[in-house]
Amino acid sequence: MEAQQTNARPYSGVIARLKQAGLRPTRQRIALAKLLFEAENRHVTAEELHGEARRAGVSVSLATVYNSLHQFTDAGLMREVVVEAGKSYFDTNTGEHHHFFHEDTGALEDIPSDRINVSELPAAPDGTSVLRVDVIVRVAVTGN
Amino acid sequence: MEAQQTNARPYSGVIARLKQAGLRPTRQRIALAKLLFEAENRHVTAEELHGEARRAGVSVSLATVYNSLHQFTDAGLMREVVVEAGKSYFDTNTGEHHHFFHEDTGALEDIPSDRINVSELPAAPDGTSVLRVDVIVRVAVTGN
DNA sequence: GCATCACTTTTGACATATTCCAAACATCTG
DNA sequence: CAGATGTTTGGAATATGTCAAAAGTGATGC
Repeated sequence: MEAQQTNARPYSGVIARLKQAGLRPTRQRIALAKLLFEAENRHVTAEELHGEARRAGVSVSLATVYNSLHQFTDAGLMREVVVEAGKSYFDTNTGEHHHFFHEDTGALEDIPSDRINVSELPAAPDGTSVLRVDVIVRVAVTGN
Repeated sequence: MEAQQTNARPYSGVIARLKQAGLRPTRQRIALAKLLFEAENRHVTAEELHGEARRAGVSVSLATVYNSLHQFTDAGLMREVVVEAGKSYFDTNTGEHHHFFHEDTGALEDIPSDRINVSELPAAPDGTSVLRVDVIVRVAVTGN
């Protein structure tokens, strides 16, 4: 047998990850987690992931895909990026970083955090604390 | 007659503003523009504005409110801020500035641009140019 | 002034994205 | 394996976006 890049450790890695996050490793969550975390830096919408799962022969409802993505996000396994009203991406890169959003194509692209600098942040209001700072750089093909 | 703070120049200001933007000053647009621009720095959702307009006795459909808000935005009279999937605010402050978003209450608060500094922006990819940089600082009441 | 016309706007109805809900089902523990 | 608890699901609800038809608007000619 040759070493298999993609499918090497069938389930264990993903299962451990789910358990650590306090999520039961159900069939659906395992399948979705495999699709998401066995590649690097994925940017997917719920619809896209739902399609991928179905194509991979996993029976899962769209509602469950939304639930799972939010649970993964709450658990810190991924991050939600809202780019327009009615369109969010889920990003498997949980490190400090920001995004380019291509208004024409709808594509999302990472900006490593060392390529951007946000300073002089004002203090959070009253009794609040900062959860996160999102920077979205909106770009479009130059009209020429 | 005493000077009236709120209702001083009944329509002219708003009408001029619409015309300058290349928008016909229709009843609906005038009413919405009055609600929006005769106060300072408003952050409204389409639903909220629709409610205000109806309460003020203006007959206008929700679709028209959305259209108008988008037209005002395209004309540079206001700005759209998307904070969560399925929720946008429209902001009458068109100057350079950013936002605090209170995850608990859903409230939006301005951060003047001189209170924040984004530097070392990487160049926009390939043939694209930067349309805008949005910074959203997400805060929540500290758990204690 | 006011009737007419070309053009723009408004609207209701439908389309899409996301969330909510309660019932059916799967998973873990002992 | 049974019970307790957490999960999944389809269907309905909410938020937003789109479209063609109907109505309104400003300009023109009289």
